[in-house]
Formats: sequence, C-alpha cells, structure tokens
Amino acid sequence: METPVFTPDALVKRLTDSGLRPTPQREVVFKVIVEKRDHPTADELFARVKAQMPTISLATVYNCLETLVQCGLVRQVNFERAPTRYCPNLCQHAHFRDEATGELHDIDLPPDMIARLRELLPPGFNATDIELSFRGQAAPGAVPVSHGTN
Amino acid sequence: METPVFTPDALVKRLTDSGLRPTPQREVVFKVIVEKRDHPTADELFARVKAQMPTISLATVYNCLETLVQCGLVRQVNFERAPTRYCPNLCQHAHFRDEATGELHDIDLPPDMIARLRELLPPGFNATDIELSFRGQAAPGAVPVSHGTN
DNA sequence: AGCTTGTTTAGAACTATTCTAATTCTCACT
DNA sequence: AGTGAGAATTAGAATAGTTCTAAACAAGCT
Ligand SMILES: [Mn+2]
Ligand SMILES: [Mn+2]
Ligand SMILES: [Zn+2]
Ligand SMILES: [Zn+2]
Repeated sequence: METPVFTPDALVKRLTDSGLRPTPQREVVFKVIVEKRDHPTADELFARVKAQMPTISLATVYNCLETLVQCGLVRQVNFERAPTRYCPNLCQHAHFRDEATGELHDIDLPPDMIARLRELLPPGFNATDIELSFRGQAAPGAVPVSHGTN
Repeated sequence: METPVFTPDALVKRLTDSGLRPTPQREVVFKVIVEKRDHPTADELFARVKAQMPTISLATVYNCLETLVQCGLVRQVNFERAPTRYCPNLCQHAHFRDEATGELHDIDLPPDMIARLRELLPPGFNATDIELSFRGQAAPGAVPVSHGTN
C-alpha cells in the first residue's frame, strides 16, 4: 500500500487550480492537520496553529478549513452534535468513536463493502456520499488502522 | 413483516417501568411523533404539539424527547450540524438525506449487513452502535421503504 | 502610485440546545 | 379525600460552536 503524502506544493497546486490563493495561513493549517493524523476540532487546530503563527485568528482557521474541505484535502466528521472534527485521511474510511475518550479512530472500508452498501438503496435513490460510523469501546492497546497516508 | 404499533398504553408501561411518570406532555409528544412517521426537528414537533396543547413549552418538548430517547421509543438522528431530528422507526435502519429537500428517508438495513459491517472492526474494537447514512438525490416518486411501523 | 480582488481579523451575531429556578403536578401514603 | 415529597413543566437566561460583518491587509496589474 503506497503512501501518497501531500507535499506543500500539492496544496499550492490544488488551491491555484481552484482559483484560490496559497496563503501562509492556509499552508500552516494544512501542515498542522496533516502532520498529526488525528481528528482535531477547530479549537484544537487553532491552538496548534497559534504555536507557529501566533497572530492567526479562529475565524481564519475556520475559513482555511472550509477551503481545504472544498478542495477535497480534508474531510469533515461529525458525531452527534459534538464539535466538528477534521480528518486528513482521504482514503474512504469509517470512523469509530471511543465512548471513553471521545477520540475517533479510522476504520478501513474496502470498496466492495461500499458497493454492497450502495445496493441497499431502492431504485430512485442516488447517493453521492456514504457515511459509516461506529460507537463503542476500544481496548486501550488496539491498533487503529492501515493508516495509508492518503 | 408484522407491525407492532405502540399503543398509548405501551408508552405508559415503558415510562413507569423506568420509574418515570406518564404525563400528558409526554403522551402528546409521543403521539404526535408516531402518527406522522417522518423525521421532525424539535421545533417542528413543538409546532405540531402546540396545536393540541397550546400551553406546552419548547423546553418541555426537548425534555420529553430526551425521555423518549432514553426509553428507547424514539431515535435521534443527526446529519452534519443540522438540527437534530427524531425518528419513531425502531427497526434498525439507515438514513438517506435528499440534498434537494433536506428530508430524511428510512433505508432498510438487513441484519446480515449489520453483521458484515461489524466485521470491519479490528480486534479490540467493540461497537455498541452502528450508524449508516447516505446523502444524495432521490427521484421524486421514489417509494421510501418497507415502513415497518415498529 | 492607484485599482481590483481575495483574504484575514476581531468581535458581534446567530441558533440549537441546555440550564436555572420558580411553579405546578403526580402519586404513594395516610 | 387530603398531604407531602419528589418529579416534571415552564419561561427565560445562558451556553457554545460556528458564521457573519465590516474594516484592514496583501498581491497582482496597469
Ligand atoms: Mn472545540
Ligand atoms: Mn429546528
Ligand atoms: Zn478519519
Ligand atoms: Zn428513521
């Protein structure tokens, strides 16, 4: 399983291709979300980013995240009404939320399973997006997932 | 497929079994959510319930819904950060959100598929809950689902 | 330099939901 | 039937994540 890491240059290309500008803020937000592959909230990202760019504002973090989501470089993940989390893993995958810690874990979701899920839909229903999420307990030492870095 | 409809008596039993009181507010909220089997928000339910009990408050609707969810008589359904919706269909099922209208449709989710989904979890992950949701377009005339009335 | 357009920023606004504290109700027990 | 204790309801305030606003800033172009 290869590991197509996003270089900073790839970000610049994706942005300019969409008619958007590669600003320092967008670059640092992207760098910070990619380098620690968890599922931080906007607040958590704000804190991490401020360490490198103390003048950035929370509004900008939200703006950058929205841009990154639109460019398809980051996924938004919601669990009930908890604060939105952001996921840099672009492979199709499901999420498992550990009830004890609140943390999200990536769960591999093979293409054939996605196909089977799609078959659940009656004729006339056309899904552009499928979301699968688990909630429960994870044994402390349980290894997360294949961890393909996109 | 039989159709186990919840009578008002069943609600009373479920409540008293849990040490809760069967109040007129709880009964009317339950009646209103069951009689039109869609996926209303708290606001929408509040409007419907007020027609029958003009003095009820929104806080009470929220309180009653929380109670009904705890008793397992109603499911909570979230889509991204949109207002929580409430679902009276207790059979295991997935949801399809029509992007055009914002409406939710129930999608049958057979037990064997649930079992297969569970197999996606690596050892050490124990799911108490699985949630599957689709987003896309539904052809106007598409028939919703098996519609087992619980 | 001036213009244009996109971006950032601080803070206000928004909104679904929860909390508070006072009142009312329910029901088991006389 | 009447009381009392605890449960539930209510109006309105508070909360909190997110979005909006409007002013300042940046970069490219003429
Ligand atoms: Mn947060
Ligand atoms: Mn609503
Ligand atoms: Zn993820
Ligand atoms: Zn449903």
